[in-house]
Amino acid sequence: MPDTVPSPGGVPALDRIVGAAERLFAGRGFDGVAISDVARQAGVCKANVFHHFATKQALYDAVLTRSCEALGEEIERHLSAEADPALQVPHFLVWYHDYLCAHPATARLVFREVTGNPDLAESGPVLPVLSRLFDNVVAHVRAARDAGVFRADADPTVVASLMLGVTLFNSQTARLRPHMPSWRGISDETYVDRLTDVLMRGVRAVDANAVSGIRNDTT
Amino acid sequence: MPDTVPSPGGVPALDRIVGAAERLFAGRGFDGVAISDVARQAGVCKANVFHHFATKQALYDAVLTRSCEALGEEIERHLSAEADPALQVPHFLVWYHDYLCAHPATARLVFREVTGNPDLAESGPVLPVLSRLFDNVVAHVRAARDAGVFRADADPTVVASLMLGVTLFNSQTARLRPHMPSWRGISDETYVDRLTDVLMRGVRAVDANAVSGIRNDTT
DNA sequence: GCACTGACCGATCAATCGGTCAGCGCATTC
DNA sequence: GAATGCGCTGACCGATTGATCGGTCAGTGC
Repeated sequence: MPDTVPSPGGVPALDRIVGAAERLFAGRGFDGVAISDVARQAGVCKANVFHHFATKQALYDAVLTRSCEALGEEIERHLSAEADPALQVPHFLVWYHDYLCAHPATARLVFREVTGNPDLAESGPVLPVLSRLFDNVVAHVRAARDAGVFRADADPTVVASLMLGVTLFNSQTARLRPHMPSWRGISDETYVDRLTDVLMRGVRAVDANAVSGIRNDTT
Repeated sequence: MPDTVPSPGGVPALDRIVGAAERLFAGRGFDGVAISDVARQAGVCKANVFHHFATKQALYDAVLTRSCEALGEEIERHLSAEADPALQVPHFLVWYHDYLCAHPATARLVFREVTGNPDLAESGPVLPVLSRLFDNVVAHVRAARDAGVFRADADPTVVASLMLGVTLFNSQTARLRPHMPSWRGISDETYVDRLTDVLMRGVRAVDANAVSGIRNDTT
C-alpha cells in the first residue's frame, strides 16, 4: 500500500483525513505540512479537508486534542490499575516508554506541544487536557509518597515531571543514539531500567535492594 | 529600538543576518521563518541574504552549527575548570541551567536539533558537533565515577544523558509551568536544586548528606 | 585612469500556500 | 417525481514562498 495511492477502502473520509493529518503533523510539524499533503495522503480533495475543518489550525487542534486525551486516559487507567504503590512508578516508567514507542505519532505531537511555540499552547484547547493529565500523575505520586514509598521531602510535582519528562525526551532523542559512539551497547530496555534505577534510588524512602530488571517480574 | 526598524549601526550586514536568523529560527523553527523576515529584521534586502548564503538551509546550518559549537566549548570549559570531582556534576547542573536561561536562542536551536526532524540531524554538519559535545560530558562523568564519586555500576552515558537532557527539557517546558496549578510555589532555582538532589542520590557511591542548596556555596 | 571584485539592491520568477466557490452525484423525504 | 440536504469535487483566488535576475556602487590593485 504505497502512500501516494488513496485508500478509501471502507474507512470514512473524515477518519482518513484525521489519520493522515496525525501522521504528517507528527512528522513535520504545523508549518511543515500543507493541507494538500493531508488531502493527498487521505485520498480526498483538498477542499474536502476544509469542508470538515474550518481552518488548518482547527484540524491541528482536533488531531492534537485527540492524541493528548488518548494519552491521558491511558495513563490514568494504567496508574489506577497498579495496586502496589511501591511498584507503581517503576512499572509506569516501563509501560510509559513502551506506549510512546508503540504510538510514535502521539508521542511526537504531545512532545511538540509541550515544548513547542508559546502561542500554540497558551490559547489552544490542549493546555487544559495536558494540565489535567499532569495533575493526575502528581496526585498518584503524592499518594505513593504519603504511603511511605518516597521520602517525605520528595516533591511529587518534581517526581512526576521527571517521570513524564525524561521518558518523553528519551523517546524523541532515540533516533540520535545510534549515531553516537557512547551509546554503543545500551539498548532501549537497558536505558529504561537504569533510568528507573536512578530515579527510584533518588526518591525512595529507604535504601532497599536495587530496582533493576523490573521488566521481567509480575508481568 | 523597535524590531521593524533596520539597525545597521556599525555591525556588518553578515553578522546582522546571522543574528536575526538565530533569533527567528529559534523562535519559530525552520519552516516558520521566511527569508524575507530575516532580511527585514537584519535591515538588509532579501537578495543580500542569498548573496551570503546559497540556500535557506545553508543559513540554518550555519546558525545551528555556531550555536552548538558555542555550547560545546562552554560546557568543556566549565567541566574542566571544576577541580573537585564530587562537586563537578551538581555545580554543572546549576551552571548549565543558568546558561540555557541566559542563551534562550541557543537552547531552543540545540533542543530542536536534538529532538527534531530525522533528516536534519543525520545528514547535516551538526551531528558531529553534538556527538563530540556529548562524548566529552560522558568522559568527565566516567572520570568522576572512576574517582569513586559515583557507584561503580552507574553508567556514565546514562548519567550524562540525564544531566544534559533533563535540564534542557526543563528549559523548554518552563513556559508551561505557570499555567499548571501543580507547579505553584516551585521556582526555577528550587526545581534545579531538587533535580540535582534526586540525581545525586540516585548515582552517588555513598549516602552522604543531601546536596540541596549547592547554589550558595563556593561560588 | 582602468580593470576588476564583492557587497548590495529592486524587480521579478515559478511554485506553493491557505482558503473560497459553484456545482456535481446521490440518498432521503414529502 | 420534485425538492431537499449532504458529502464531495475541480477550478480558482490573492498572498507569500524560496530563489534569480540585471544592475549599481564603493573599494582595490596596478
